[in-house]
Amino acid sequence: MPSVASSNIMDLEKQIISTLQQAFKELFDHEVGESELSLQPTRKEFEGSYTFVVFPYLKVTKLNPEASAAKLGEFLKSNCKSVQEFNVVKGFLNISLSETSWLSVFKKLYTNPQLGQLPLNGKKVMVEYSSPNTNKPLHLGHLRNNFLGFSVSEILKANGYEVIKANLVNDRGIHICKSMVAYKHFGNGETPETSGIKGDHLAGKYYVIFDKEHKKQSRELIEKGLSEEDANKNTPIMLEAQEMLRSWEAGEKEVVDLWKSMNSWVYEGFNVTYKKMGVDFDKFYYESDTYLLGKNIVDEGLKKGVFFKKENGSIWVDLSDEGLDEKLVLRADGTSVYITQDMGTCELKYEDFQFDKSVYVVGNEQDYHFDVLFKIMRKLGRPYGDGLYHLSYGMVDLPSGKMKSREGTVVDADDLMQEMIDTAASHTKELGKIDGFTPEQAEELYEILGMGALKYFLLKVDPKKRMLFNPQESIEFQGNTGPFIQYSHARIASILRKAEQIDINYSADALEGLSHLEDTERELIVILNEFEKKIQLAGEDYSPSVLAQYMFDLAKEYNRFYAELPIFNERDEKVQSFRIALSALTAKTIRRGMQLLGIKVPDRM
RNA sequence: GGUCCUGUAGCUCAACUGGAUAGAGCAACUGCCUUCUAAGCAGUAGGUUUCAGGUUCGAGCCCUGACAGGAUCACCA
Repeated sequence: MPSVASSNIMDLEKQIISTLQQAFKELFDHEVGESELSLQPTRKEFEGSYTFVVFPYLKVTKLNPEASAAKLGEFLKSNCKSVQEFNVVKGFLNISLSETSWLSVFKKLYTNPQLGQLPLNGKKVMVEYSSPNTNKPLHLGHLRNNFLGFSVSEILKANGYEVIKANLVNDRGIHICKSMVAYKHFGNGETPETSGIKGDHLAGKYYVIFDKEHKKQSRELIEKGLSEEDANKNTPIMLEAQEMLRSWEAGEKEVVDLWKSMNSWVYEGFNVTYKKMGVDFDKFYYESDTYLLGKNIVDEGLKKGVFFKKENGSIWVDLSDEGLDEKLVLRADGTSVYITQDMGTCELKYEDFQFDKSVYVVGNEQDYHFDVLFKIMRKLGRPYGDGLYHLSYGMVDLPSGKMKSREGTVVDADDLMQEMIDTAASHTKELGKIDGFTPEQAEELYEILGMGALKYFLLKVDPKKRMLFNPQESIEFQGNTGPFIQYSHARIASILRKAEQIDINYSADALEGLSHLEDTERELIVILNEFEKKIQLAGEDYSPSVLAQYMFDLAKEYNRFYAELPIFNERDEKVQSFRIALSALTAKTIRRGMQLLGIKVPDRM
């Protein structure tokens, strides 16, 4: 039984729940499991902080909803120290906690050196994200992927996992050879240095050139009487690309050298982009190393009877008992398909890191692929089988619909980030808020704001939903945006500077003896107290949007507090110190929460 | 055609996993800078949650069936 009133809210909630269990036992002679009982936040329009819904228990109480709630409320009030008052509306029992409970919650949070970091759980998780192709630069879709992957990684760390961020680079294959062939014919030996073009964009340029040339040749073949399909397969440049792929696989020096140098340009370009994005990786895998993996797993599957061989020698898995169909895992000629390679890489990752979970941040167009992959690994009895998870996210659409490189509607990642930063710059200058900034500080601020706006915009939406990005209108700096939250932080930083300056003590000790809370102050504590829960939820759902939404709610609540209550004009010193401390905790929570989203917060803006 | 995902205010998104009168932001309108940053705060208006049934004390959420949008169903990756 809870004898000591704990100041931790998890305990506070537990305390109420366990008292409720006790109540059911003593009042109604009924045992209820702890997990069956749950509290929810009381809706704004009612008095109280937590609400218990009694409808499900009417059979047990054998009373009407109001009477049931009232009886439970009375019991809580007299048996649970923190419960000060209650009211009943229909079947809803609204519970008010004493101000001292809230103050002790505040103090606990305020003095927590590990705010926003749950204890280590001893588990390891790999998060694979980004995974670019090396034939063209990153675009808007990649931004969602990278921001998601990075944020999910940070969130999992905050949940106590050891996290390995992995990037599986698609650096080989026919699409790479297309860029190479085009470069060979039309490149005239240009390099990023001679052309002044960023490496990844330079490779992308030749990928586009390939496409143009291929189309041109295709048209010529069609004029000569070939069908469209045959023409597309047989243009000289396409045949050459395929031949180049074979040479590459055979390790022909000239081809491999070209491949190496073009890829190195691309990596240089990517590094710049990744740095701007603020993402990083602990481990790189390259498909050029892994594309032959997986055949041993195919053998194993055959032996175990999980796979079977068809007459022509191709190898298949039958997943019809799992609601899918048959799927090829190895071609008749013994060469790999995509999934062969992925089985091998999956196993390699496990050999390297022995993770408990492995998350793949990959777009939802590959739902089926990962469904198959994971089912296969489970059928093979892999110990990590149940820990495999596809974080499937929706496409980012433009007002004109899908991004199409052929129609030139692809929004380039580098361009977009720069546009955001430029917009932030002009907006900030307009507001005239950078007095006293050095040019370097101003530049840094623009980047923080522009990237903050962009990241928040892409992360606030539930990952699995497709989303619309309107370059003209989508990114705002007001309302439910990154800069709004950043602004809230800057405001507090300003308050704290002033508090330091006039030497106000707002340490936890200075708050002893405080006994009254304004509604806004209590609301703010209630929200601050949800931080840990939101981190957990975001981790369980692999969903930064949970946290993003929370950051907005917190900032909004703080701004209300800021507008309603005076701080430096407050006469009561204890109250003044408390409001500064409350502000400081809010700033700390915002900073930490935004960090988990990969977003920086400024001290001035 | 089969399978999967999505459908909520004019627009972009929420809704704590089945709870109270469905909430925010943008856009529109009305107030608030002689006081800690107005990138802010308060307020007005905006809804048959695509439609039709069903399950139950109670449904935006679960089930069935339509309708609409998207993805996927290659010896491509």
